[in-house]
Amino acid sequence: MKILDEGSAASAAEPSGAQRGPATADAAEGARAEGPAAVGLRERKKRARREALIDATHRLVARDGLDAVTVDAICEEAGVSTRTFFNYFDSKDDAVLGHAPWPLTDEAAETFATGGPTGDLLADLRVLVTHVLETPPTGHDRMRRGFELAAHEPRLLAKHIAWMERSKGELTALLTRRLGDDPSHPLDVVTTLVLFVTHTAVMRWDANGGEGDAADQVDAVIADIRALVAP
Amino acid sequence: MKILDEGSAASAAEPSGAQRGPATADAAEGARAEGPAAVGLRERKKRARREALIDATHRLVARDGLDAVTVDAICEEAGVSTRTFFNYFDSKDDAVLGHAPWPLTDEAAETFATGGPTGDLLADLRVLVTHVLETPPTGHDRMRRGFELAAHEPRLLAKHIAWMERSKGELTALLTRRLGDDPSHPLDVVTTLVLFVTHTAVMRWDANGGEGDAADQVDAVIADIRALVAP
DNA sequence: GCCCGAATTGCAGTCGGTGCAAGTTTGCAC
DNA sequence: GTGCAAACTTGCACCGACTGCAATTCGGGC
Repeated sequence: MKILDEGSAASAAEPSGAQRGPATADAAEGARAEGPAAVGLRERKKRARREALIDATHRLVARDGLDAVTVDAICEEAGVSTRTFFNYFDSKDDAVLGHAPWPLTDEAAETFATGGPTGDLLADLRVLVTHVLETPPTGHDRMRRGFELAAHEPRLLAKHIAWMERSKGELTALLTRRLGDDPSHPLDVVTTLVLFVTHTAVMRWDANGGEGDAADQVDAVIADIRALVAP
Repeated sequence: MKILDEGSAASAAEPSGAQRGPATADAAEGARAEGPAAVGLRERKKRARREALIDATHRLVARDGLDAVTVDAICEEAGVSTRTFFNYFDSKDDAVLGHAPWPLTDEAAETFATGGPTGDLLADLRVLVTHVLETPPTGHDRMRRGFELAAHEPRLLAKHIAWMERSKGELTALLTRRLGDDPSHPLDVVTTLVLFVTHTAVMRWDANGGEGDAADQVDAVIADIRALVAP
């Protein structure tokens, strides 16, 4: 986590100088400080490239708008071949959002599945969502800039929701382990509600200027739902 | 509404015989019965083509899967030019889902905006959602087949959610008129929750084999949310 | 230094989607 | 029914996203 935060602080703060030409040098430098002692050069370069691509995409999209930016342009900006771009992301949109498999395979997940930490379903879901929101795969600020841009591009919002939808399977598995076949909380409602709470929390966090943590909004959102739906 | 139901019953039940060649004749016939006495030929043809395209898409996608079906194939099946396809739909995906602007500009919307019918927010939302679910723009069965296919194609589900997201603006406008700036029910939560309830209700309805009306599920979903989120 | 596997790259090709400039068809008035 | 304007359809040329393949380069362990 710290790795990403540092990395992003270094290379993402502002477009630096490199407006033109290959930014390979910058990117490589951006990844100089790695966390877990011995991370191979290979791995560092990979991360650096990935972040360079995301940053390049953000820069161009912020300036020209999503549809006006071609993948070729992004690649030129980042100094890689078009083909390589698609080795990193499945689509142009994914690059804006920095989409990557979210690491839910934590002890947090395990704890939740086995009935912890409190034993109360809602409270534990809250913990789970909070935990997920606090450990993004790409670093807070890059994530935030992705959302910033997504807020103005409906298609991106859709992609993001679709991406969340995909993790529904994972969540369902977790819930099944925990709930067994307890019919009092149908899976479809629980999973979908979790997703929507998460989504709304992130959106509010972004709307508030990204201050603090997205997780801070979770409680407020739940409270609002409760108020609306109360008998 | 009855128009569409009749039309779909006639031409959509099964692929009939026309597996090959222009289905223009079939399509034209499918639209023979128009509701509001005098609907111009132009309008009838338009609807017929639209439905023919949706049906052709459904047929091919059901057989070969979304990605294996090209727009050209759909057009050949339906007997129109490729260019025409895109006069009717913005994308291949939209054709599967039969997406069209949803007519929310009813008295129902007006009633809701002005505080009716009951005066209780939740109850009135329920009425609104129910009303919307009972008057689909393309006919129940076509809608159902769209969902059927969407359930197996993640991308389609995403598109559908995105499409709902788009109507959020409309809903927000409605809510603003009704609520003014009542801070006790933040707009983002209300709109998102409405979408969520609608979506889940439709999914359940589909999972139950499409018996009855999607609206029937709305109450159950709300009850489940309440149970989950209760203090 | 040397070799293996991983990552990058160029290329050729498919498909989705759009703008434009003809045709055709429909609605309408006379 | 004739004629005209508006609405639709269609073919065509074109762009850009994305993929599979085969050649090449590059990092890491020996």
